[in-house]
Amino acid sequence: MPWDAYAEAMELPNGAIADALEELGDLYELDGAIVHRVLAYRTAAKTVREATVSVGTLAREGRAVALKGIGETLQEKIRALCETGTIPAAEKLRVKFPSGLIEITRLPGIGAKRARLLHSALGIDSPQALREAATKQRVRDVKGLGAKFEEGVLSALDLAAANPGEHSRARLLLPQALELGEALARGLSEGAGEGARVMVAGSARRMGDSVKDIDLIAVTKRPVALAKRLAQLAEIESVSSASAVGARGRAHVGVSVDLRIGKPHELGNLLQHFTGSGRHNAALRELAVKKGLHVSEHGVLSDADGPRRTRTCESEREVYEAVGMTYIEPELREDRGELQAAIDGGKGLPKLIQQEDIRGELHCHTIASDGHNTIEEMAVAARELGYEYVAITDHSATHGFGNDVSPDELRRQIERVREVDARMEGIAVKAGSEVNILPDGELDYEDELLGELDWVVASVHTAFGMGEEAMSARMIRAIEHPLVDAIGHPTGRMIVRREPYAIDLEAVFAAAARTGTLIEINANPDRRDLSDVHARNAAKAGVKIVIDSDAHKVVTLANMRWGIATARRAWLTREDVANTRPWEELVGMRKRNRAK
DNA sequence: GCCGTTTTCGGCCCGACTGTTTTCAGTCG
Repeated sequence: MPWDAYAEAMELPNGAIADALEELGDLYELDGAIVHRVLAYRTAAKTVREATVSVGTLAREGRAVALKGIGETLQEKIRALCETGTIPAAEKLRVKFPSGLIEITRLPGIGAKRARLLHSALGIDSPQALREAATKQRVRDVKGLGAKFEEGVLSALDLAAANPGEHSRARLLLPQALELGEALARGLSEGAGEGARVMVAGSARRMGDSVKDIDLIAVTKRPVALAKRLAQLAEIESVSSASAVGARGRAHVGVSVDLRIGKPHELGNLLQHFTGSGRHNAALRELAVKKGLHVSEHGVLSDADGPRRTRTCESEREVYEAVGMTYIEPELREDRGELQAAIDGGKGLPKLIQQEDIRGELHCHTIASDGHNTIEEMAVAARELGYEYVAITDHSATHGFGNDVSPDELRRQIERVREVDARMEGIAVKAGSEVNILPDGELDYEDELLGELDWVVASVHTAFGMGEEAMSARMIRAIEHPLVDAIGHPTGRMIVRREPYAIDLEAVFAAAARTGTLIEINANPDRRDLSDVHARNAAKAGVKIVIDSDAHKVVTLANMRWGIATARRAWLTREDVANTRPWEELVGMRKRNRAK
């Protein structure tokens, strides 16, 4: 394909549009725009980043205004960006504010106002220029700034220089974040006295993919002693402040730790506030204001009662009920429609899937490929988790990482599975495979062999960079294969480490819904693929989901937990997930049986 | 710039901390 045609066929990625909107928001902020306008750009950027369809295409068709936070103005700007590669307003502002100035606003303690002040007073236009001015002690002479600020600037610059690439700032995957948070909570609880409680809040409690800060809340009658204890914990590197209301520090793994302390009767308010998300809380407060209520970490204030009558809540449920809502599970608190759903008796809220709903594991590996345990060991472990069935799905012939399983080897593996199944009590062991989807969409076993299997997962493991159109066609071809039961880790992303490959998920979901092919939430905490947002869209499109651990040894069968977390964040119920069903019912859902 | 069971115009959350101030602005979560 000639480049022009190629470029025309490709739409600007949502991530690039979101970056451009964020930059424009930053520029407007430097230009002194009111905060709400700046916020509008940031909200829109987040919406675009989370969108599962091409926002560029939507904007061209005039449908982007249906997205939350995007109106006519932003739609027009997105359209200009897609068609010309730039937004005129951004071009104009870039002349006024060099990109180095935006970099400066990333430093802690410096926002748009101070950056603009430094720019106008001292002509500072980059971190380098800022360092020079601060070193020469010229910053302290600017009206409104001082010596302390100047020192802070230098140490912030040093810190940024010591950790090049601000994006590499430590983020913990959820399991490590929860482990750290729970260890800290235990450490703080010990000896904290009767009635004291310490809990993990923040994005770790919401079970997000990764976590930037550990948020802890505590209620106790001896707050100062508890705050001081933070510095003594083995996981803590340093503590910058500690008082009766909380403490802040840094863990050795490089994430900051924020502890807030309150009184036992306000536990609900504290926990609700510090669980967030920030956007959920902001939206909650906005809705509350319309009813004359003011929500904060200290309680709920009513205009009717006057300013001195703050109502405190011991439980989060009371907080939500105080503003006329039903309780909202932490996993849903992302301002993705949960607040509206919680009004009106909570009829719009889903009954979220739970770990206990899962009846079987449908994707795991053994020593036949790159796993560490035998069929029997995996089956025993699955039975101990309370499962009714487990499908052994080793990699296929061309995998290339572990031991490839040749067709003859797969036939022997099927026999071994049958043999284990025959003597195993309490769990059904099924013969399966995780078959490669080759670049052309073909599978690497013959249909005749695939037909002997009880369960077929098809996954992409190679040629990630082939482009959206080809990758989508490749995936859809596998989805249309009559013997493919499920698609494994559909986007190939690795949280923090690797972006998903380019793929038209809308088309993929439509094909899966049409053919009755299941789509996986891979529960490996590195993957969690589909993501929460994608899984929700898949279910909305009528796709049935399967949650798999992709375990390579017995202990990682427990990774199912992280897949459940993603499913809950995706608003999924037991009905949305296929492996909440007994094996017989699950088999009836497979397309090879549906077709008959 | 967005948005509407109070509005198509005029609203648009809440509080802590810090440093610079003589009562507050800026930043952060």
